[in-house]
Amino acid sequence: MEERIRKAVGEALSAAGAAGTVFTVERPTEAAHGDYTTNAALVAAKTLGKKPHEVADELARSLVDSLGASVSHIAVAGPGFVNIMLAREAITFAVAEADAQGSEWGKGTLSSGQRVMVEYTDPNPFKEMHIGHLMSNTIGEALSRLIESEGATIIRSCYSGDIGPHVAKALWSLRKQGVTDPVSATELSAAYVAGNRAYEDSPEAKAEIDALNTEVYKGEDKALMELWQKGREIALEAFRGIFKTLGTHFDYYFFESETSEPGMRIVRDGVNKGVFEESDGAIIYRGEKKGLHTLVFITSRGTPTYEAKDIGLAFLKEERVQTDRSIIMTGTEQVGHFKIVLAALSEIAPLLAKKTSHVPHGLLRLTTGKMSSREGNVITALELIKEMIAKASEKNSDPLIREQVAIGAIKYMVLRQAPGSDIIFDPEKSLSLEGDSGPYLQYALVRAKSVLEKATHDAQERNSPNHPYLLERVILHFPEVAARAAHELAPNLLVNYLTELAGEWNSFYAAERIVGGDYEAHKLMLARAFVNTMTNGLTLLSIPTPEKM
RNA sequence: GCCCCGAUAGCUCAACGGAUAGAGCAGCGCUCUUCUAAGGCGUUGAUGUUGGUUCGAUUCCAGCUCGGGGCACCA
Repeated sequence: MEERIRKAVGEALSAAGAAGTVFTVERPTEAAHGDYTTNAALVAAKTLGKKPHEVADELARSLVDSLGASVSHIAVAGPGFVNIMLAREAITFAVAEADAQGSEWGKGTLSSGQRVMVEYTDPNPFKEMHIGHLMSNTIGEALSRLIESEGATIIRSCYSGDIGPHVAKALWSLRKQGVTDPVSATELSAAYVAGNRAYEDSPEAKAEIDALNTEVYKGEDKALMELWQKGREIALEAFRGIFKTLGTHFDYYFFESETSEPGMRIVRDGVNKGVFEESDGAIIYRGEKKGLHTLVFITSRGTPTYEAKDIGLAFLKEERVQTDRSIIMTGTEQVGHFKIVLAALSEIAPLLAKKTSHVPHGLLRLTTGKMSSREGNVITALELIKEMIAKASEKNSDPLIREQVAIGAIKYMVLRQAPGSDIIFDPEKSLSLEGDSGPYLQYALVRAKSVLEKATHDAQERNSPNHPYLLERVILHFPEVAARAAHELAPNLLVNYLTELAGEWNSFYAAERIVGGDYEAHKLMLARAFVNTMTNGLTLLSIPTPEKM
């Protein structure tokens, strides 16, 4: 419908001599202003040299003709908005579509045929997977699903730092304790914390750990590599368990241990081409030539930094799977890093750099103080999930539902805000089960499903009320919202919409008798349309959809 | 010091340059003999500061104040 209106407005403007005007067609903030509104007259008035109201009046007349029976009323309002009220039949038709299309309802074609790689979560073995990773995973999974729903094939990938100083610290500490068979991820991360403390407190330990780091890169010490392998596998197994709980399945796993070699090779190659240069024994990229700053790619000890590994990773991804577009999600603190890496990459492989983009997400910041995995005072992903399950248990005894509610509450909290902004996380208050929250959406859905279960007999009355319910007029916008959220990489747009939708359903539910009430068949269709919209919307966000609560 | 990001109600967040700046939490008052009260209805309360651009600015631009992040061998 939005497309139809956009087209009609565009044609009317062309006819009036204002082709190429950039205008919006959107849902008005106030339902009283109609189902769609356009600012086209306001914008075009200037180029046409007429008063906004004159242009608006002409546009309104033109739209009455071109939109015909879909529209019940078109009005000029305010400074010159043209407000469009849909006809009862058009609204009923949209709701019927929402009902009939089932899980297809809301899908679009914005990214049809594209192959898009999305890299997210990126936890590091030998460290804890903490709530920051939870945030990356939640946003990354939602974006993946949103783009997927617009017709793209998504290749989910996860990149882990299984080599480097943090690993050396953990291995050093394990060796000191004489551990040859680590058993748990917790044990590994404790070793990392201990190793890190020693690294900072003792110069001898620092020297040993640096040497150990180089040794792991060489990979010649058999016993050491065996310990590394074992630890790595335990950590990854733990990650896979959490991914499953969160509803993510990665198609590709990449590791720093495999990006180091190609990264170093490509960077060294780049020295000959004049992209990189040597300085104090290190190999660096002079970002100043592009308004950035200098960064070390290969250290003077001959080990690659994160930067060189990211260059290697870009090539490795390209080698393993063909894509049209490649998205890397990390925290905002890395925007500078990626600007430089992508600048360097554009000098080596312009096409690869062009299709790669860095999408930063905000950080989870605790109200209770700094969180640092070096200090070991992080809230781990598992702890948070467990805590939320405990909270959900006060209201429900079913273990499956408890987990669905807990995961829903966490994901909602992360997704409700603009993805680039930090979350001020108060463990006491942020994870609410009431008000604007994951469970609020889930609860509305569950109540609608429950109503439909009660409707066992065939409804007799087939009429629909002349005046459409607000709920119907919200439902019909779902495909537009999903498309916009995908296009803008902004899941929060969908979250806001679903929250409003749930509220509208709850009001409808409180005010109207559905089973056995007036217009029963129409209301039941509306309930099914709501269930489809909410189910599909929550699924796009990877928020679980419980059957009962 | 340089660069990037942010500042909206007591708190946590919305508002693609548009109409009376929306929610939730917290507070107050109602509401379960009625399809699930994790709900519904009502109510109090806000654009850091100084200018500029515009018919119109929370939104764009500049200065200031305050906060967060980054700035050569961590990731």
